[in-house]
Amino acid sequence: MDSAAAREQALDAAERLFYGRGVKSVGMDDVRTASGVSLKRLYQLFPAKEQLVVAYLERRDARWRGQLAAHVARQGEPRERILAVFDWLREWFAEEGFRGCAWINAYGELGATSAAVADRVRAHKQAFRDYLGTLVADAGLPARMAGHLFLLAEGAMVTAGVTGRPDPAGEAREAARALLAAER
Amino acid sequence: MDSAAAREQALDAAERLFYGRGVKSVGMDDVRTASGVSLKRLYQLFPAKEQLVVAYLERRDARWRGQLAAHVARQGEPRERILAVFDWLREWFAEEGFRGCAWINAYGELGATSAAVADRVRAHKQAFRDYLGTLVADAGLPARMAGHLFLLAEGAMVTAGVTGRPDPAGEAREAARALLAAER
DNA sequence: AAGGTAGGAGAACGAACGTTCTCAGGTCAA
DNA sequence: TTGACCTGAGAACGTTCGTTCTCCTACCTT
Repeated sequence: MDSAAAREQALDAAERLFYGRGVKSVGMDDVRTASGVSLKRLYQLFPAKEQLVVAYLERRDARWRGQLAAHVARQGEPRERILAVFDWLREWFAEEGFRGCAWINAYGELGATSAAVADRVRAHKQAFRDYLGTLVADAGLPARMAGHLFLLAEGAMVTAGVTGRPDPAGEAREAARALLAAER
Repeated sequence: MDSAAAREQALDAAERLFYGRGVKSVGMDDVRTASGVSLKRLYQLFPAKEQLVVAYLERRDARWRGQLAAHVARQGEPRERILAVFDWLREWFAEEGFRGCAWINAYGELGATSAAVADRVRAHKQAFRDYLGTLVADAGLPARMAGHLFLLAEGAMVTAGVTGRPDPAGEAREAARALLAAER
């Protein structure tokens, strides 16, 4: 197995474990066992656990935003594209094993002690917010709408995570629709 | 020092430390040192760390909701009372040492491993949501508004916590006002 | 074939931490 | 006074975990 494959396998296992149980509850040994990548290799690829955590957040960020954008792109109307964000959230919330937003959870766990993790969380949230900004601009809506939609989405993620139910996505969609309607 | 005083002192220190650095980064020994309550006494009052965490969340919940309700009660108009929730959030976000919502953070840290903590978080969020429900009902607004306002507030808490800025309270207030206006 | 290098398995190390124990002193009842 | 009990200070214990080290095997080069 070459380095690139080992890296992917390690990240696959790390993501599954970190997301499912929280970062601090997962030891490097758990990652070794789940991935089949030896400790030696693990520490070659990621010289410290923190770097594995950062890599996990970065890879997940790219995939998360890619999937969201792909889903949204299937809608033609600018306002429909905005509402599609919330439809995608509902699909995500309903996934088997959904346990809330990985970045919000990581921030609660490590934000106070790891600057690198806190930075990754902020970067992810900023990127999501900027993305909403482009959707809002494409719809010819005032820029402030992006912030409002962002807060609804974040609230839905937190609430779905804590309650374990996907309903908040529908509520957020409803609220978003009301906000859009008010701008017409 | 009697038991009740020791309990308060322990909880004061625990709250300061847990909230400021996260629960897992704080040892029982740190609580002992910061509170001046001996380990023996600490374990008499709270037979395990988890119970100290639960007690911290419960006491903070009572105070948090009490302060919010007191602030809101100063407003006479039902719709003003709803907006006052977001004004209070802004004050909270701007406080020295604000580090996000204690319950969201605790959930990210312990939700996956401690059922007792997860329960306290759900109870707190449910109580807050119910409270918004009473404000919405008093204003003669449709019940679904409570869910929308709740999501805005949760989104603001998360975002203020991650960014360290109080602005999300203002954005959420703006969005709430737009939602209220749409119902007139 | 010989020797060198990389990798895997897992033991080992050192620190942190939750929890319990020891010991010395103080208090109060009889 | 005596003795039972409580308390505080902090040592001690057992576990977990991040990280490093040891040892052995397999493969590549010459």
